Amino acid sequence: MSVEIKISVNEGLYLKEPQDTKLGRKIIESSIILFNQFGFESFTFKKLAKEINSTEASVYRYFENKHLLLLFLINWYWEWVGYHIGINTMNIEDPKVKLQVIIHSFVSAAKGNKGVAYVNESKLHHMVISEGLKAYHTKEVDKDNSKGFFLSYKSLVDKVSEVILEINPNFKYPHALATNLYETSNNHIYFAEHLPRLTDVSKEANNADEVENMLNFFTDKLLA
Amino acid sequence: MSVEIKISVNEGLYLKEPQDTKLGRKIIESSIILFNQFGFESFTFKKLAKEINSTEASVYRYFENKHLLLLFLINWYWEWVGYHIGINTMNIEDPKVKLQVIIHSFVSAAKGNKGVAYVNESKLHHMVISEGLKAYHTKEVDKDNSKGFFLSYKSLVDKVSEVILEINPNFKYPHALATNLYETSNNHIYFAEHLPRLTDVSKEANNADEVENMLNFFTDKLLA
DNA sequence: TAATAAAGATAGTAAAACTATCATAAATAG
DNA sequence: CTATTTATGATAGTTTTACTATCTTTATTA
Repeated sequence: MSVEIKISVNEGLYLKEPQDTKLGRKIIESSIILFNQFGFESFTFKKLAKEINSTEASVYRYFENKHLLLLFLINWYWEWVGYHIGINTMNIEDPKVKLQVIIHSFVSAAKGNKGVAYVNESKLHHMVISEGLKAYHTKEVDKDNSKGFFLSYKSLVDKVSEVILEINPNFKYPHALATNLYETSNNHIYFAEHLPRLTDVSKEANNADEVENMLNFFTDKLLA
Repeated sequence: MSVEIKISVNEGLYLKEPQDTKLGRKIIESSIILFNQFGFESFTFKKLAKEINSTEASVYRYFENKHLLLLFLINWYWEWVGYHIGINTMNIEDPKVKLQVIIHSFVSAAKGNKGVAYVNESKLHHMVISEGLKAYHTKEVDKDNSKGFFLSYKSLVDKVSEVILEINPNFKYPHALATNLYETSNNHIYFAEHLPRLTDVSKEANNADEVENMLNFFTDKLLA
């Protein structure tokens, strides 16, 4: 017996639900790989179509453009992280431990959590780390926001901020800290790999662990 | 009597020093405006050329492409902020006060500091807030890094981390905290404007002041 | 088996991101 | 103050991207 999970994202992000068809799932699977390989700027639907032995026109039947495809993938990631945080904190009483679990999820949710066949969560996280910011640093941010394309991020931040307030009900910046934990986590994994002088996390071995330690240290101090 | 300051940036960023010619200065001045107006993705050399009553070919004589133009502008910003931090902390003894000055510079360096005629520092900061990340979240980051295109950012972070260590010599993450002050500052000014649910900083009036208060609160706690 | 939906094949367009060449204007060196 | 170099303008052309359109073929499902 196996439990199939399906992550739902805002319907406005796609023209046709890609998770429901074979081609759609191939688009998801390969776009994660190609966003990693080429970066957002040099990623094209033509390259993607070639990779999946399909055509540009077919890809356009699922997503209006690569910006919406990126938004789809990052929303999927936000939903997926939120889902795992929910499961992994479910039976924990101590909010401090809950926050540790959350930080662990931000840093390496991809490890030790089963996902779906067509998403390599580890590669998706890697993609989110390097390209994710480009989903909300655009001229369309307000329009996209009004369509609800960032609700998954906000709801993730809300969940985390509630745990923060459980630890310290007087803390003045629960949302900002929650957002920071997510952003800082991704940033420093990226910096450790590409711009190590911008961080104290070493490039060696498990920089994810070091980022986790750092964020735990920060939150301990801030919420004391 | 006036003192002319000239900010120098890495020579590899341009084909011809734009600060030394009339057209070059117009390119700088107008590209800041157009990056703000169109965002990095929709900014083109054609639009820029039209704005300055010149031609695409002429713009290409100064910058190889818009990525390098963006890198030029953000390097100019890093150098300029670093320069002002140097001046404004020069006669301060207390490292805690120094860090407050640094945070103030990150949040609103553009206010109260005279600059050069062809750079609207306030608009440049606004551009850095929304587009700056795209200068180092690219597939070329390692190549660019090896050419020294991020040295100004690193040296800024180094300066700040020294002040952090003056406050608390045992602090384990001086570089990461320095980087975070810069990134968090920009992020939350952006979030307050576009995605307010991701922060606790209100959209109203002086969100810069609120970001400043938040960062001061964070550093106080972390370095105590 | 017919109808419908999904995907493939192909073609075409407008704009972006350049490169190249030649002419003209401006600065400066002798 | 002319000659020469340098900077800029004008124009044209190429390749790639980001689509849109249409028509055919292949799967599904009723």
